[in-house]
Amino acid sequence: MSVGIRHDDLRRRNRAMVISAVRRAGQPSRTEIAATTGLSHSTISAISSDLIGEGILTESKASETVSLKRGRPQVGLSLNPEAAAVMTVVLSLNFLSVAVIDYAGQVIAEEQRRLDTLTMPRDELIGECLAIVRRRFEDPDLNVHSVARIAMGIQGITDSHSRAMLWSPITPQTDIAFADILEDEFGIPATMENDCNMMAVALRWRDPDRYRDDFIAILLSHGIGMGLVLKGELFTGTHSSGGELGHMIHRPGGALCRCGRRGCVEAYAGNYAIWRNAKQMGEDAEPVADVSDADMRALAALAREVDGPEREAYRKAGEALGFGLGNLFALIDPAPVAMVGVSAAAFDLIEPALREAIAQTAGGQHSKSISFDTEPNELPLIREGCAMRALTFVDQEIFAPGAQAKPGIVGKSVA
Amino acid sequence: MSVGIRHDDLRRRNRAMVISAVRRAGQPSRTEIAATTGLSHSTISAISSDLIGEGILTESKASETVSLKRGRPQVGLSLNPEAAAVMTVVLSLNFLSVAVIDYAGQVIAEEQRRLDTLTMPRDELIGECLAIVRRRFEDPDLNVHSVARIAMGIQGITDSHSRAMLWSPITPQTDIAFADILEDEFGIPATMENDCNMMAVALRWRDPDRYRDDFIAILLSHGIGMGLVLKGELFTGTHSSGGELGHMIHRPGGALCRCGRRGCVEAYAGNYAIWRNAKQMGEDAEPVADVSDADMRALAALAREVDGPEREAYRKAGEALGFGLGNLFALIDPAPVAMVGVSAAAFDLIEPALREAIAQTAGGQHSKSISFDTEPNELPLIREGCAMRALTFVDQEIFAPGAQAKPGIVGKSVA
DNA sequence: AGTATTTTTTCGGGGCTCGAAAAAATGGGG
DNA sequence: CCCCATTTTTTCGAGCCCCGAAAAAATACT
Repeated sequence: MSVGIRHDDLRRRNRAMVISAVRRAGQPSRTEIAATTGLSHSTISAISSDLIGEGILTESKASETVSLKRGRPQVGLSLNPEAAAVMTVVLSLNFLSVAVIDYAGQVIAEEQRRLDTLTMPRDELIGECLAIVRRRFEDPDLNVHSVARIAMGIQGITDSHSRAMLWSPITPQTDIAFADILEDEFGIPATMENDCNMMAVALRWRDPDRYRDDFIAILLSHGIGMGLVLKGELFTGTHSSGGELGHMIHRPGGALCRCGRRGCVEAYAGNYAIWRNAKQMGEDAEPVADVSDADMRALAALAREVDGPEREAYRKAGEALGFGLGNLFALIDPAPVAMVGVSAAAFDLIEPALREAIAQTAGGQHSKSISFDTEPNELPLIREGCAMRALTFVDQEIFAPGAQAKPGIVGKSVA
Repeated sequence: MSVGIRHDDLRRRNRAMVISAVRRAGQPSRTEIAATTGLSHSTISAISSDLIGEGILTESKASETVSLKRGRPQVGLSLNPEAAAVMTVVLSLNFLSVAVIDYAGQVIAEEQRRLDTLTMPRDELIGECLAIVRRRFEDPDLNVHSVARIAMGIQGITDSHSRAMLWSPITPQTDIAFADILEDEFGIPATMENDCNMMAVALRWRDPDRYRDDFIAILLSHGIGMGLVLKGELFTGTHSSGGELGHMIHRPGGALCRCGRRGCVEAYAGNYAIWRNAKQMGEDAEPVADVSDADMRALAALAREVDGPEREAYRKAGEALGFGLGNLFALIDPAPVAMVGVSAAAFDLIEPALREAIAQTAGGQHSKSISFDTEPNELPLIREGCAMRALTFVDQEIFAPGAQAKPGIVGKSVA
């Protein structure tokens, strides 16, 4: 209950809801929209008529498949792909990619590029990001004016308002306000999103049955990241993107973590930690800079074959993840988990110790019912998440604009 | 964006907001309400006229103090104490209390009672709760029909819908649907709330400057509990009340906890754990049933005097709490903390080790800026929280009723 | 071709909020 | 003591928005 509902907000919200219903359902008829939104047929008729007139929706002589029903056939409504476009920029270790996506969600252009993020100076890193975006704008096939939003995703910690990267493992640079930089350069609203949060957003669109209101996406890669959806909303910290599962302390004073602290979950379960344990280098050994995906796959294969230090390394990773998850479950209760990233492909080596550890925690009372799913490739998820994030912004802020909900003075009611 | 906004909802929401503004401000004029809610003067005039007509608000020839301004004097609006009443029931270890509170928030009747919760059979425990409530209803001074809501608070885990106690340290009984039991018996809507959540609600009303959108209330008592407010809303788990800071694992395989597991924060920081360490009983010693508050105060006094095992026990408690809080901060970022309960009075003994531990965690980057406040007495807070909870329900559901927001089919937008 | 069925649009009614103007209530000054 | 300036509150007409019912449209079935 932040602030009074003005009369104009009403139409704005209902417009946004119709758009959202279409984006979700794909090609719903007006009647279907009325059913899912709870609004009357007349209202849906009026709003969709407006939206079609504005070029946001199109009538798509739908359901050619279904002609077996009597009565006037339904007219499917769909998003007009040309209504707008958005751009996604994903920056990860030594890798930068950009994509242009139409309003209906189809990729219409993309470019990928290798670069040495770890050693690049600040200006060069920013420059590369701007350059790759600029090249898209110079593409004669692309209608520049149609790009309505840029969503950038990065491995690392961002601020809770999606404006800046605060810290990232892919570069020694800190506090780069990418969102502002992109906005200043191109004059288009932009956001800076955390990679794991975007994974969660994408999973929700991909499989809304499994990933609905409460679930967890965990990135098992060089580091350990997490995206959390609780009560249907993306969870962020009070200042940062939050959800740093990888840096919860598993063993006080324990193994040396990449972050400089000791005993973090990541110091047992990150690729570098699994590598370090498999090579029996000791817990104080400086984390290696990067272990290739191929090396990790070879390690996993070896661990499956022989019961040696490699298998033990995965066991320790599972234990650390299990206690970390168990501590998380103590706070939020158990929820479905998606394991993403190269080590998710080795989840068979991780799972036994993980479940054993969870069973020793408060969240483990129903440990057998906690379900895990795996997805080895994180980059497509991150891009999809950024795309949906940007498109949803266009849906809500551009195509359903209105008196902005000012920060409430009354404040939400907590009692 | 759960479901379409019907036209009738509009007035309902704005009514609720006016009531909320009055409850918050105490005696605001119509003009003030218009300012805080952002609604127009005409709308506020119409709504408050309705509310006065219905006996919910009263005009209170306000501000007799301020007659120095020119112009028509403001008329203060205040809650009509007789508009309704609510009842709070607080069940804690060996102690049961009930209070009747008028619509303006004043206590108009109360009763307290000692009882042996640990050994009582299920029916007797329920019976005592019903009996103490029934006696309030038989009070000839009380207008029975005015009681519109009962909020019961209990030490222990409740379900996320505030219907049942799932588990509690004060009784071996589990899964008692107190909310349903009270509703069935008295025909009045009831909820079953977690004690620490109610502490958080009360703190927010007591000191909204310090405890606004993000803060943590920690109960340091026989066990360790937590109430969490994030982004202005009470945080609960997906199934239970959640927030079990006390049962996050501090040291895998460590000290024996009351819950039967090993290494929980509580197994180092609960009263019984401090006692056990102070008496050098070993970490495997069975947790004692109850340590009196007087014993704990004596222990703290001794620890302040001599650098012996007592002081070390508090140090260990601080360390466990510090790592627990640090892990929490890794997820949500730092936030102001209120320490409540008998051991909050010994926070001077706990704080150094706590800060040292936090500094070793991801959340500890700004550990010096994390502020702690202490409040030794939890029971008044729990009762106040229950009262506000119940009153807010009356504000929103009874005095601003309307088409219930059905569970949305469309679902909230996460992207 | 006519009828049944289903979807979509149209139309009138009722509510709600808003802005502007009027009314109400008080202090200050001549 | 009266009148004006000032501030708060109410009144009133206009403009939107949503809803329900009925009409219109579009197709399958007979």
